Parts: sequence; structure tokens; C-alpha cells
Amino acid sequence: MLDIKFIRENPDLIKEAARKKKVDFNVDALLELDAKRLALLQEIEGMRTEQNKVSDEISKTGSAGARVGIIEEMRKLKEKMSGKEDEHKEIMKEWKLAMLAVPNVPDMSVPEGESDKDNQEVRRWGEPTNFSFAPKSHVELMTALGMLDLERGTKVAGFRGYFLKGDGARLQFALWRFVQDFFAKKQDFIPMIVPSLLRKELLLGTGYLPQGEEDLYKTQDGEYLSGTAEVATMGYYMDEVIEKKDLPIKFLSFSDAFRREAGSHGKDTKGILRVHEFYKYEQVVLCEASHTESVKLHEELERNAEEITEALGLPYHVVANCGGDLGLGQVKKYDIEVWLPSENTYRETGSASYFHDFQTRRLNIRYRDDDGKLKFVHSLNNTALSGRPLVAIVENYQEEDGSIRIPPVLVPYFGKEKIVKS
RNA sequence: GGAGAGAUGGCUGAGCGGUCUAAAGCGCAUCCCUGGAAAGGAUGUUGGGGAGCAAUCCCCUCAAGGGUUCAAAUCCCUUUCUCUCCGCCA
Repeated sequence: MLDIKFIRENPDLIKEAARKKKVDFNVDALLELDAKRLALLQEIEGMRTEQNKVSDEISKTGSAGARVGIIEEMRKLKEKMSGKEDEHKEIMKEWKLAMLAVPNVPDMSVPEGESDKDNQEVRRWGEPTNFSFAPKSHVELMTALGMLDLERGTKVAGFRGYFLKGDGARLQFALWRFVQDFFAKKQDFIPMIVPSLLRKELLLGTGYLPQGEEDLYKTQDGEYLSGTAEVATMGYYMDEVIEKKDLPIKFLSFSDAFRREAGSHGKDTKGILRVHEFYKYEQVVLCEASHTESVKLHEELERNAEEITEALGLPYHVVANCGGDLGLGQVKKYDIEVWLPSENTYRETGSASYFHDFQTRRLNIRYRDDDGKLKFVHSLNNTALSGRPLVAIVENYQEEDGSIRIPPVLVPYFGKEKIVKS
């Protein structure tokens, strides 16, 4: 959600944003509707003023006879007002829907483009792993080593179901503990375990609704299962005013994540690269309403993900997402993509974005600035560790005999240096 | 799941159709008093929106939404949340 005043004053910026993000949005129609809304509002307010004034007189008029006449007059005014109010209500409904569809303005540095194919590489670390043999896929490797059970996974959980088992589960636990310790060194991150079963308003607030309805699971009671800990974490301060001295607030949130993957039935059908349920550590930050601060923290969050990936020894590159690959609320986004030998390409393991006040305006999260004014805080988030690095480790660290070396940083957590067939 | 009670400003808490522009207290801010402070006194102190160059004025805001009424914090309905008791379960 953007400030309607900002939209009124900068319609061209919104038009440009819609064009760059390849979003179909008619700014002029919104502004026209807004003008109607305001005119009507002023008319209604005028009538209310009259009503309030007369109401006051009625209570002060002693004689019952004098009252009857005024009351009759008020009844007429009320009828007229009621019609206008209905009209206003209709316009408001339309107005609110349109406001939820206004795209946030992408940063100047966001590259042009239609889809993820047009994302631009901004950095590269390490080189694609070289093998003297034909590398196997994580499915083949993990299944053979008893780390993954997809057959029973689908038996129990349906399409894309899986069990991580034995060393598969141990390796994942080692990763969680490694990440916990990594962030423990960065003392300003507060670890949090957050809910995934959430009320609708949080999904609206973070921008996953109304546009992303089909990718979300929904319960018969109307709650949604969130696809990331970001949603609950952002909701933590909903409808609150934060002390400025406490900003920025940095969370390291852990939760279960659910995704219907409705639009990607044909993609990644093998293995656990794309699943309906996984666990994830997410970095979520709230900061003061400053573009400079947002940019600084965005780079910091991105760097954290890079440091983790480097520590794990996984070759990666970072891309700046193009306009067409940005969400409605995102100002800028980096994807970190890790080399996956079985696909001979880089695959996304994390996504860092910032929103300015797009989310916090919807969620009503504010702070009092030095000038005494209440302002919406800025929000950002980035993956700390998803389920995919496990896959990348298995594939990049495989040996010809199908065993898997453990990245040195994980050995203390995992307890051995290699996974071999028993 | 059943029964009951409740939700009022930064906080405590009164009000239960018109005098609510919400009592009182606490807190906070500024000022007076003081050598300085405490105590005491004065004034101010929710948020959102609109009109205006401005001073200022207007509308909304007593959990949320709807209704009754000329008039709602107050009456009715719905929803959400909190608490107590019972039941069920980890």
C-alpha cells in the first residue's frame, strides 16, 4: 500500500512502476475514483456538521413542541445523507481494492526485464564444481545413503512429500545449529520461533494477498498457512508504535513454510528442490523510514546470506531481480543462487528484498520520529537458510563412489566428516 | 465443545440514550514557585482524514462491523480477542 497523497502527486512514478514491474494497473482510474471519493466525503461531512449542530440544539430546547419540528427536519436531512453514505461506501470498496493493487516504485538500480531470465548477475563467488565423473542428483545420492525417502514421503504426504532420515535429518539439524551460531555472533539478531497458521490480515499486510491467493493453503476456519516466517514476524508489531531508539529491530525467525506451488506443477517434479512444506530461517528487519537505511540494511542482509553460503563452500552468484520478477511491494530484490551440479546451473536458495513502508502501512507499524511525527517504519527480509542448501551440499560435495563429504564448518555439528554407504 | 464475564485515551478506571468537547487518578510535556530540588499550582497531552497561505475550522475515532434513533461509549445484532468455570486432548 502506498500513500494516496504520494500517488496523487506522482502519478507518473506509479505508471512507470507498473510498466517496469509488468503489472496491469490504471493510475488515472484510481485518481478519478479518488477525486469522486473526496468530493462525496466533503459533502457528507458538511451534512454531518449540520446534524451535529442541530442535535445539540434539540437537547437544549426545553419545549417538546419546538422539538417536533426540528426533529422532522433532521429526519429529512438524514435520509439525504443516508443515500450519499451508501454511494460513498460503494466507492470506498472499489477504492480500497484499487489501493491494494498499486505497485510500489522499484529502485532506479532494478534492471529492466520480463522474468527471472532477465535478472542480472551482480556477483559471483567460487566456480561451478568440477567433477572427474558424471555427478549424480541429490535424489539418487540421498536415497542411496538412506538420507531421503521420497516413496514413503508421497505415500504419507502426497505429491512432493518427503522424509529426511538418518544422516539427511542429521545434516539438516547441523545446518540449523550452524546458522543459529552464525547469527549468535551477530548479537543484534533476536531469534524467534513463529507461527505459520495465520490470520488473513497478516497475509494482506505483507502483500501475499490478495494477489497470491492460489499459492496459499487455507483452512476451513479461514486462516492461511504462510509460506515464510516473514509473515508472522511482520505481524509481531502490527498496530503498534515502536520506540525509535529500538530501531532497527532484527529478527532471525524460524518456522514451517507451506507453498501450494499452484503455478509450477511441471517444475522440479523430482527431489526436494520444490516442496509443499519445509522449514526455514528468515531474517526480518524493521528500520526507520529512510531509504539510505533500507539500502544499507538490505546489503547487510544479503551479505549475511553470502557469508553463510561461503562458509558452506557452495559456489554461488547473486542476481539483481528485474522489474518483471519483483513482487508488487518490493523496491528491490537480490536472489542468491547456488550451483547445482545435477542441473548444471545456479538455483535460488534465498531472496533478499526491501519494501520501504509498503508492508508497514498495511500492517500499521509506526515509530515516532525526532520531529514528533508518527511514521511508518521500513521493512526488509532475506532468507537465512532454506531447505535447499542441503540439496546443494549433497550434490557439490559428492564423491565418485556416491559418498558425501561434509563441509568443514558443519563437521563439529554433524559429528563426522563423510557420509558413506553403510 | 458448553456456561458465564468482559474489551473505554500512554496506564488504572468511572460513565450505561442528549449536559461526553469522556470524570478522577497516575504518567508525560511546558511554565510558575525554589538557591536548586521535592511538595504545591497552571496549562497541555489519542490517532486518522478534510478545507485553508496561515491563524484556525470541520468530520471520524470508547475492540471491529452492521442496526435502532432527530441523537449511541451507553440499546440491539454479528465478528474478533481476553478472562473464569466445566468438558475433551496433548
